[in-house]
Amino acid sequence: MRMTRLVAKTLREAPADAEAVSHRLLVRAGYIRRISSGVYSYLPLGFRVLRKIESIVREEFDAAGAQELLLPALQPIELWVETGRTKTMDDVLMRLEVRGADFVLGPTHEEAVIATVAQDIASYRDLPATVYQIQTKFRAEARPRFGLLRTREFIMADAYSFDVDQEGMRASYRAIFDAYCRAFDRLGITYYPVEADAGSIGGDVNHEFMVPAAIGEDHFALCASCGYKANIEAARRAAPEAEGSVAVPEMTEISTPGATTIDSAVAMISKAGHPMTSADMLKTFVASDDQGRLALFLVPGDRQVRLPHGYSPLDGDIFAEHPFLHRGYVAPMGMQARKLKVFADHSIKVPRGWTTGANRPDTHVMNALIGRDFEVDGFGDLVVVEDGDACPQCGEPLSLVRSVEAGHTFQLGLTYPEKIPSARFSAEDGSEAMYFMGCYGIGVSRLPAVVAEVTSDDQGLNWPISVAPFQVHLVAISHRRDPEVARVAEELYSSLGAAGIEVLFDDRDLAPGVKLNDADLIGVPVQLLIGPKGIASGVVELKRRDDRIRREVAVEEAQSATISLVAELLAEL
RNA sequence: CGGGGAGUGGCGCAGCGGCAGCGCACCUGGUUUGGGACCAGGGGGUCGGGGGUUCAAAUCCCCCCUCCCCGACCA
Repeated sequence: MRMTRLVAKTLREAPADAEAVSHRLLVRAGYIRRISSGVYSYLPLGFRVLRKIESIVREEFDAAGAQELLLPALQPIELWVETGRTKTMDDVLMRLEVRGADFVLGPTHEEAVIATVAQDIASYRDLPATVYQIQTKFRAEARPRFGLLRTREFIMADAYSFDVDQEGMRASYRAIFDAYCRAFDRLGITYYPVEADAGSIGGDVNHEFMVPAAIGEDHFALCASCGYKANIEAARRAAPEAEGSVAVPEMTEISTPGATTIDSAVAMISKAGHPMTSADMLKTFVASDDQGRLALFLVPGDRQVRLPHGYSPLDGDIFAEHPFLHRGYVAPMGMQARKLKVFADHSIKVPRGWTTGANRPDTHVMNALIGRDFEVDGFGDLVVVEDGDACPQCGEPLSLVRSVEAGHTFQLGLTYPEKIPSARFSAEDGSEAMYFMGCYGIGVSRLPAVVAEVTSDDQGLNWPISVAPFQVHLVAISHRRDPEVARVAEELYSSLGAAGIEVLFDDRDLAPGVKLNDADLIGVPVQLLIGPKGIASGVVELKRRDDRIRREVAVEEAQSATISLVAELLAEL
């Protein structure tokens, strides 16, 4: 590709609204253009990167035995009503009405894939089967940000597996999981498959593929010692040892007018002559399940609550319906009599006196003891893990890693077939059965930004050769004035092209500094510089973008040296 | 959805009652040519939209829209 023909212009300045490094660089280097909030076009350079990523994913999915198909982006809303996801995914669904009929623009395709294969997967003989697509998806993202990292329209490679039983599902899951690992390996970036929370998609076992990056909006817990990895939503910590019994004085009340937060209660009680910290408080969190049943969750006052699946925090209005719940002064004492279940984090087992609410306004109690002053119906992992918590597997300290979610794999099981009557097959014994599903997604259009985030430097982009828009950036310096430079450059351009190398040829009539800076900005992994200085002594310069070191090569050897450098980079991945 | 901020040429910005400007980019001619050159000339803007105040509005007032940041939310 000749840059005089390339539809792209490099910008000296990024748009003021571009925050993320990847966003700024992709715009400045001429890869993408913003059309609306969270909506981007791919210029030829950006599209080539996208295609490379798609190809890698396609090859690995194909190798895992999955079959590519294409599902509609435009879906009748009935499909979504059937699974109840018009409600559970209401906040992200893009709906539209066309001639009186209601549609959604698909944010994901579980419903659509089942509707599609219903008649084609009808017998145990048709199973197992895995299909996938590379498709544009839509989400009414509340706040698009960071360029390609969080958008309203995005491209995803999503796969769906169907199996006769759970064991089969596990095997299909493993096959796609392995395909994911191979695909991420080929992208040349560091990633971690971590245990994750299922979120609104439902299902059981699942993993997120996390790429550590400064811009990441997610965190996962990592144990450097044993390798335990889990998303912050799913991470657990080792429960502290529960010691034997200790003598705890009788529970006493203390007046705390207006102290409805942990911090204000701690301050007020300390000031009243009982020095304490938030770790001495028992935080009592009220939540309701999807049927509106209330439950209490107890965690130490210095920790954030991690509610189990299906529970959501009680909002203010609902609080008002339960006069025995005094906001800021809720405590577990006597709650079983109110028909509320009380769940506690493992750390609450430790016998000690807690300071907590008194279930009366403006009053706290001190020395509340588990088993004496309040009862717990069940223990669980109810706190959000923090840096330094003990690993649940080996006890060594965990660290939290900031990262971007680049892929997600789910074992859905029967979640969808249970809601969709057509999701059935005839089993070997002639009975009707539901198939076990898995679903898998890779954020294809997010990946150029993820790769850019972790590979770029202060000079610009720096692509791994597997996803770079071109393999070689041929820069001709002063070729309009030096016919010999022009001749050598043209010759190399065609001979490298003939050898199957993808070459971007900077044949623009610009100052050398501009062209060299642009080459670094655009980030093609191999640069081949042809200039009058070198040509005068029969050499050209070969440069790796990642180390920016130039190596002189005789003109006659330029082609073979370039080809072997490309091969070397390909082999490094 | 709550809080804050911004909309002036493709991008970055100045102007804040009196002729719409600057840098980059773009076009023409010339000079220049190894890490973001120079000279001369040129094209391009209903100043986000609507209404109002005023002799006069990019500028003041009201309404709306869009965008960005923080938070909430997050297949």
